[in-house]
Amino acid sequence: MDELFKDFQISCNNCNLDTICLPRGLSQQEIENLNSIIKKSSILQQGEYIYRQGDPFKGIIAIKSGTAKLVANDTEGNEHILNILLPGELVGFDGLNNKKYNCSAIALDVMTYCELPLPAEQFETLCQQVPSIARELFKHSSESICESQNQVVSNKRPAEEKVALFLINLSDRLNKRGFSSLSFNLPLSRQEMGNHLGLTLETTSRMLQHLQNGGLITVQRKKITINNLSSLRAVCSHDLK
Amino acid sequence: MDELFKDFQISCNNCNLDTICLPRGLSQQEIENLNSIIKKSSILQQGEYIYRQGDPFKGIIAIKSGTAKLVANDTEGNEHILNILLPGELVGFDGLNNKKYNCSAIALDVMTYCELPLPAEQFETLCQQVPSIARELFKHSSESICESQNQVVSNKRPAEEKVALFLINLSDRLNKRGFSSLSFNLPLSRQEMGNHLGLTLETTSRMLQHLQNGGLITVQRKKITINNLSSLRAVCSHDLK
DNA sequence: CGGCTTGTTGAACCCACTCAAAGGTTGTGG
DNA sequence: CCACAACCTTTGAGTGGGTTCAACAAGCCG
Repeated sequence: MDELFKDFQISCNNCNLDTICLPRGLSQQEIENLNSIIKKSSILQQGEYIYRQGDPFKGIIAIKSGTAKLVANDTEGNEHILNILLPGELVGFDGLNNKKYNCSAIALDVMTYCELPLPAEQFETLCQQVPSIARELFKHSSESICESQNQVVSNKRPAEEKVALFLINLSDRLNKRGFSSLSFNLPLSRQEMGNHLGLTLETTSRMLQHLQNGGLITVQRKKITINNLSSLRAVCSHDLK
Repeated sequence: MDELFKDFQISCNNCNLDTICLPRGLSQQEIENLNSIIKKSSILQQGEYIYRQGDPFKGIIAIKSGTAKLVANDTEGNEHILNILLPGELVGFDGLNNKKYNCSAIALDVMTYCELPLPAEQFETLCQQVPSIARELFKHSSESICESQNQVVSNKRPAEEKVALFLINLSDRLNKRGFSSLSFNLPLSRQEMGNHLGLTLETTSRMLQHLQNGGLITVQRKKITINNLSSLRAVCSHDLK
């Protein structure tokens, strides 16, 4: 299978994700320098790991195609799906702290990714060769932080709103990355979705059903169609008290 | 009041937080360069803002003494306490994304802080003058990410464990920063603590009471004494299912 | 088809919330 | 210094949203 992709060496220059992924905000010269550092397009099958919780930090990962999930295992061995990852998104910032990844990244379907190696001692070199990269990486890291913050806030809402917010967030992110934002396939099972939202799979199913009954969305197994995005947003605008 | 502190210009060199705050991991020369960039020790009274959600990003903040809370306001105006901030901890990474802060930082008592200005155009300059700073800032940013991730995981546990985990986390962080880790004052009211943990103030009060009845902690209003840290940790080690 | 996985639906239960009231603590003015 | 008010905390009783347990339907793949 790998042979198929061996010659498929898309560089950062001509990658279609250049405005949202790593090359974002870099000069042409910087992109070429970046290009020589990046490890390009590895391919994974569903269920395979990009990296595992506890693995020594190797670098920042850029999702190129397909989707992945970010999973943390707690001390009892329970899995917690922290987020799902879409093309153009970066992960691995959690690994810079203790030089090992704080959670695992697992392919949800056939997917490809690129890798920006960042060994501690090469940090300064990278900043010299690609001066803007530090700033851009910080922006991406900052995005991750904002995402988690919003997630913590969403966590306190009732089940229906959690589900609605999840769909809205997914829709927005797909939109930003040039995908269809009103009709898409959930990359997660009800079980996984419930896990991510802090609900049981039954509740998740019921809430999707309920949103469908209200005419806001159409659910066909994993395929979601948003019929009325503004009304869906309105679902999440009820005072908690 | 400010006059009292005007001459009290402690530099990063002789700050007692040098091993955990910004100067961590920097060379002597770098610390001196850093020192010339940093705005030192502003003082705030309880309730005053370090920065407000939506304010244009001005820089990374280092808590020097006292405590603060990180607060996000959702679209309905509800407050959500994302975290509390202890001396030596850095905040503001959430502001690098959209050049404005994603949440507010508010003093919980009389406190002081330093500021590392980081205008976009000066990023490269800073990286030149203090080559290790990018790496160290990323580590701190990474710490924030890991913290939020752990918080999301804790959020799914029952009320008693949430409270126990909060106390343990606080104890660990106090310990790492050289404070007493087994006896400390909660900087938050029950109301605020409940808000932070996604519980009501009544439940928070009850859970503290319950942990006290089990002999694990002693509660005297805001003063917490941990009588048995390992048993307290054990409270959080029950299978969810 | 038959076995298996995934998703839906129903009914009973329980943890945390809500509402309410009492007890403590702190601050202020007489 | 005491009295009173304002606020915070504790405690109790009832309610409800989401879970649990269980059965059934729908895809999927041999």
